[in-house]
Amino acid sequence: MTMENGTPAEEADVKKSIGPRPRTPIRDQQRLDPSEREAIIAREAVSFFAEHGFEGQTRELAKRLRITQPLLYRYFPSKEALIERVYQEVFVGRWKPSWEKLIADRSVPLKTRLTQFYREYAEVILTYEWIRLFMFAGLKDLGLNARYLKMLRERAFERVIEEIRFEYRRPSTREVPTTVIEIEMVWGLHAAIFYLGVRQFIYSMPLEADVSSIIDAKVTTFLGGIRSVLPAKL
Amino acid sequence: MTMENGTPAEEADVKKSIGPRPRTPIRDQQRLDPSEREAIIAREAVSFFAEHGFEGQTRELAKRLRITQPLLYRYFPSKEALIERVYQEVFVGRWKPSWEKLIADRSVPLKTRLTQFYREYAEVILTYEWIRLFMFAGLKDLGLNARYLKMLRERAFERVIEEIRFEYRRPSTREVPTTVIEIEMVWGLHAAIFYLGVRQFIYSMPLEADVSSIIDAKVTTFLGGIRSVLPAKL
DNA sequence: CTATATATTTATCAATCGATAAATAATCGT
DNA sequence: ACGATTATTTATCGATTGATAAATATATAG
Repeated sequence: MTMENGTPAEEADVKKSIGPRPRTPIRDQQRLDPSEREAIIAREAVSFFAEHGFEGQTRELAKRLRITQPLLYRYFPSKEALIERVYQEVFVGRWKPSWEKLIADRSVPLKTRLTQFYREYAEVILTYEWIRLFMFAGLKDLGLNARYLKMLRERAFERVIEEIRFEYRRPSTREVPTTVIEIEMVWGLHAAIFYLGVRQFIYSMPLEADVSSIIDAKVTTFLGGIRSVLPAKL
Repeated sequence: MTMENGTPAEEADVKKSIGPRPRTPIRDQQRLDPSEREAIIAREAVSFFAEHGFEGQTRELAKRLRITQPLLYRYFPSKEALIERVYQEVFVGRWKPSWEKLIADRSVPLKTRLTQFYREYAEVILTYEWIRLFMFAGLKDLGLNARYLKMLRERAFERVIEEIRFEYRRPSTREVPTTVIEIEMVWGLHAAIFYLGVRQFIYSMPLEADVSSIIDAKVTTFLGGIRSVLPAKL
């Protein structure tokens, strides 16, 4: 399996007679545009490190890319830089700024907004790559996860609480800052969603129900629960 | 850092004059009983692999033990065997058979039993070592976690459901097997507890409340929720 | 006190890993 | 068609890693 070239000696000399500009690459695409090659490497690195962790070997990654290992270093100065790129690709690149507007769009009923947000968010993070990379990162160094969760709180969760406050005619978080119990309940909901991914992609325990239904139920329970811990009306 | 002997040249010749049988080891204890040495190695390995993951190097582990690296191989034939011992120590050794009796002890009110079980269980698994080792194991190979969760379901969770059925006068699980929705709710409670550990020991996010209070609240919510999904009375 | 047993260390191997430099080959402009 | 550019490969280095064998030191028996 590891020795295999993987290229059946079949298509090597089929089309080689004339040169009718065979734009479609017959064999492995060679000599790609640097930007294209870099993108391919980054994409495969996401998949690779999600599977093997950051201790995965550059040689094995190169093999999956059908390139040689030193070529990686033409596009990324070090393995660490490649990993940093993976972080960017997954944890930054997959965040949708539209979520921040969605949560605060008061032309839409609150529960609809939250359900939609958590559904879309779940669709992004409940993937093999996202969940495992996040866990690998957390076990390796503390910085990245803390940074991400801080961002998540600031961009999404604080807004969620602000909107719930508004819905139930409570003081804004600018007047009465988010309380511990409020943010704890938001973390709890996030935890429930995140754990769906851990079950699937770390424990290999398939989910019994579809994610959307689970999210809907969790959001409903959440809204019922957090209402009773909001600060008093003005 | 790697060249350092680590032993400040300070205590080397302090006590060496006469030999009044210094039973208390002055320097590092040397030449321990094999059983004692093995236990010490296993204990430190738990802590070490929990911190660094299973890719942690045997030389670094040996340094923490103040022994040389080849000595590890006198007590464990391979690194893999040492890791297997760590598994046994933590995931098997810390399981308390008394829990199985506790859950089924009908001389005690159900809620009391469940609260006590989940409190004790949480006390065991919500440690730096348990949580991180379980996560490292899950990311590495799928076998161990699946085995553990299967054991958890058989020895504890099936009993929990059986007792809840009995409490509310529903058919036994021997007559009406555990339903998907029932076991899902039990997993959900377990997930909530487990995530407390992930937050603390993987994300370094301290908990805002004490674990016991959280457990009590979760168990109460759980009992209220699962009641409505039990199979109908006979 | 001496000899035997063995816990521990020293020395070292072979494989692996990230990384670099030089050689090669494919593409493009002229 | 040809030379220049550069994407890619080949070859290799130095450090690290799990593991083994031989040497050493410590405890115990007789």
